[in-house]
Amino acid sequence: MIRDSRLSSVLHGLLHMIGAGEPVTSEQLARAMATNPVVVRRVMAGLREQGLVRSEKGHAGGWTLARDPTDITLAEIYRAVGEPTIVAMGHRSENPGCLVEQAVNDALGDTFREVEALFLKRLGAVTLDVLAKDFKRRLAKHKQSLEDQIHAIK
Amino acid sequence: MIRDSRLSSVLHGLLHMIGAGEPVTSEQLARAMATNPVVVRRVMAGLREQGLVRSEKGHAGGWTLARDPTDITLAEIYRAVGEPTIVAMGHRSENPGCLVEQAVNDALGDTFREVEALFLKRLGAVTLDVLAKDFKRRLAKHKQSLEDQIHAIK
DNA sequence: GTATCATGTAACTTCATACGTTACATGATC
DNA sequence: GATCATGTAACGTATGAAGTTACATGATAC
Repeated sequence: MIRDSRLSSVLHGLLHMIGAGEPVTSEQLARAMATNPVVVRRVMAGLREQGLVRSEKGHAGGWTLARDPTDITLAEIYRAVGEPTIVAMGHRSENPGCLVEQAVNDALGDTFREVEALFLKRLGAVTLDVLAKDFKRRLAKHKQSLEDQIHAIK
Repeated sequence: MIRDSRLSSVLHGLLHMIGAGEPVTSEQLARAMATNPVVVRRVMAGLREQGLVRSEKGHAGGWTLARDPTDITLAEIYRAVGEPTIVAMGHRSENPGCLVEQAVNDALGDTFREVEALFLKRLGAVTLDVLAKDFKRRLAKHKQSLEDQIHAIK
């Protein structure tokens, strides 16, 4: 099954925007995400409609975060990218007259709903800010590791 | 996103087999599931390899359950149909050098894994037998409802 | 023993949809 | 008005489940 990477993709872009401190162009985001500027605009358009980001045209234009990262949950971003399908499985038929199919759909449907609820709950518990801080930790660690290597050479 | 319906599909087939008490042909299963006999054989082949069902050729041939329904969990069936993708979302890249991508992948990856674990846990807690009993309850209720309608007419 | 019935399987088509790409319009800034 | 950026339509590409056709294999009935 092909997996939808819009959420992953847009989070990547948003973290880059937080790090930049100035408008980031679709071109720059596309390079960072190894994709196409049009794809970036397409997915960012959803975030703009929800008021999560702003876009400016012309010189020094590009994308900026419109709200405080401590206030944006991943759940909100998930909704803004169009609520992609969470569970990759489904029923054969949604309106079955067959009682066997009803029994199957009910049993699986309950599980699907539970799983989706857990997914949304977890996303709702994480803010963009948390991801940004995690990134900074990684960056600091990476820097330290490089410095250690330099010392080892001296 | 198109959803994989093999698990739903095969459960439907298995319940029909339990109800039948004699070998059920791919043709019959296909009719019940509104699909094609070849599709039925394809998905049932996985169950046969895991020893969950048997197939017989020739006259009075077809598919039969090979084990006690009280002993077969939905998790086992899920594995037998080839462990279809559970979460419909994924990362852009699995081996990122980019630290931003690592932070995103870790955060989302944890959630994905949690969700998958819950899914398997729920499937592991339900046996085929439970579904079959649920179906019988529905059948009895349906029958009662029809009888009530007959009485109302009299 | 052969006609029939059923599975086994390869090869192909179909379909949905995320993603990629091209092209051009619109608007902002220098 | 030249340039830079977004906005968007239109079309192409790739993937994988599902559907379909065709034929081989094996078991049973007669």
